[in-house]
Amino acid sequence: MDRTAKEDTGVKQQILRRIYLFSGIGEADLSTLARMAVKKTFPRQATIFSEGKEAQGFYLLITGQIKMVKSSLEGKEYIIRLVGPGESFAEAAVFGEIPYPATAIALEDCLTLFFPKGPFLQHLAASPALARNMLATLSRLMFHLTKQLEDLSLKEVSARLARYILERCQHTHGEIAAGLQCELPTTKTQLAAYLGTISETLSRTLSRFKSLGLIEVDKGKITIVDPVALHKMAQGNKS
Amino acid sequence: MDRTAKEDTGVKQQILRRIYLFSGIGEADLSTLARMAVKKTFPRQATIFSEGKEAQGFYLLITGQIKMVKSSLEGKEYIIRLVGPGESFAEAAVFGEIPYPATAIALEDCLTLFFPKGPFLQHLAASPALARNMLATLSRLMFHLTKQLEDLSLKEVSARLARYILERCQHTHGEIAAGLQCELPTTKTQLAAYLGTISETLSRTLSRFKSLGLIEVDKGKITIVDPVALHKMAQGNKS
DNA sequence: CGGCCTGTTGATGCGACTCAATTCAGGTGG
DNA sequence: CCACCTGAATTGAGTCGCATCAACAGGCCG
Repeated sequence: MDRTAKEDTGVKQQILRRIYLFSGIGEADLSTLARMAVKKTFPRQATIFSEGKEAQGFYLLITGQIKMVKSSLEGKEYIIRLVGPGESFAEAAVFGEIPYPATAIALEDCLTLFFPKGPFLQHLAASPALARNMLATLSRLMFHLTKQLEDLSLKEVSARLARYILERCQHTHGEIAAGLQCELPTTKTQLAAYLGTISETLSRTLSRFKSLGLIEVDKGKITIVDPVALHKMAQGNKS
Repeated sequence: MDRTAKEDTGVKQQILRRIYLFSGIGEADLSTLARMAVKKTFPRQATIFSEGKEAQGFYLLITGQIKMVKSSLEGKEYIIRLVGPGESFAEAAVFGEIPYPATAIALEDCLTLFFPKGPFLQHLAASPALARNMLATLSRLMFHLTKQLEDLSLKEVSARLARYILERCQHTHGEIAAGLQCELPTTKTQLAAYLGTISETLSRTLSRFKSLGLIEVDKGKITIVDPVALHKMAQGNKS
């Protein structure tokens, strides 16, 4: 019993070592963090936490994919963020004395590590490097949020989609060029919610891009045909 | 010369003591911060920094008001955030190795304290309390950004305006009730940009609210008449 | 007084959401 | 192995919110 717990902590420490958030953190600190981390699994479709609820701690996604959503009364939803393995989520709720700002839902079966608020904050005070990493993480999230605000307020759907495709390509291949292929996350309905629109509009926009010779669509994959025109499309604004 | 510099630092330290970001910070640390802070003034309409430029540090607004904006090619702009006295801005750019995410423009003559990136980061590593405050500040900003995203993606203009009025009232009087009055920031054109719309639409929406008996409008001031209906309006979504 | 900026009001057009019908793919059970 | 069911994707027609364009009124200042 005691021995398996110790082994378990060791495994968790191994995992933490590879996470960006904990880069540059000493082994002793990692060990402390590994001990406080609680393994939590969630099946597909499960709600991990709900908007407005008091924050108990934050999560680190190990495997699977989750979405953070805001939803309206009639069930329409906007996906604030898609979270992949190695990323943390709900960090902000831990520091600001604020409730969870959105609802987290598992898109696939997920394995997470949960860091309880109290112990984590206590440890944070003793680890400037961790605080620094956390600040960097939050800053980059904020940067992304402001980009989304810009998109929603100033750009139309076609520009948002074009930018998304380019970003996805950049993220996957490290460059943007004709012929490169990238795949869409989960379903198109999800992507539509992420782009702040609905599946019908996304479908129409994709087929318009196709007929304009910007992209090729095959199943869940998109091949870039005309990167230059796509880039110009991404700049376009509501004018 | 040396003496005036010392007095100057003392004055700055006095100021810092009252700022939320530095609450709970010891006098020695405050003194260090006061010494590194550079007084910078900006006339009305001045650009403090521009989106995309490399971040040199962040600012603390002492007097005046500034707006952080994203603008499109044709000159239409969206105000991400209005900053008042006592608030810091551009903090995130300092931690994330990212450029300034938006452009900062003075709406009035402004006095600011500028904290250069290097010295501030160095000091941050030695002050867990400061790091903690900074995390709390960023978290609350993020919370606000996600609310804005929700508004833009799921709500229509009338709901956004209703929520804004209620928030303003809450912020000014600490409660929401019929008869309470709150004032609008700068011009209505600015407010429109903050709500993600344009002045014409804002004007129409305000007069509709008035004819519905929700509010009274007088010059730059708004008086709440029907808080319940206003609250219901704020929930409304695009359906 | 004449310019300028802000705000208001009307007419028009466009983008995108809604609703509805249909097709398609995947998984299940008989 | 095929019929069936469910959820996703597509396509068309209609509607609506809101941006655009344009004209005009009021306040402020040189």
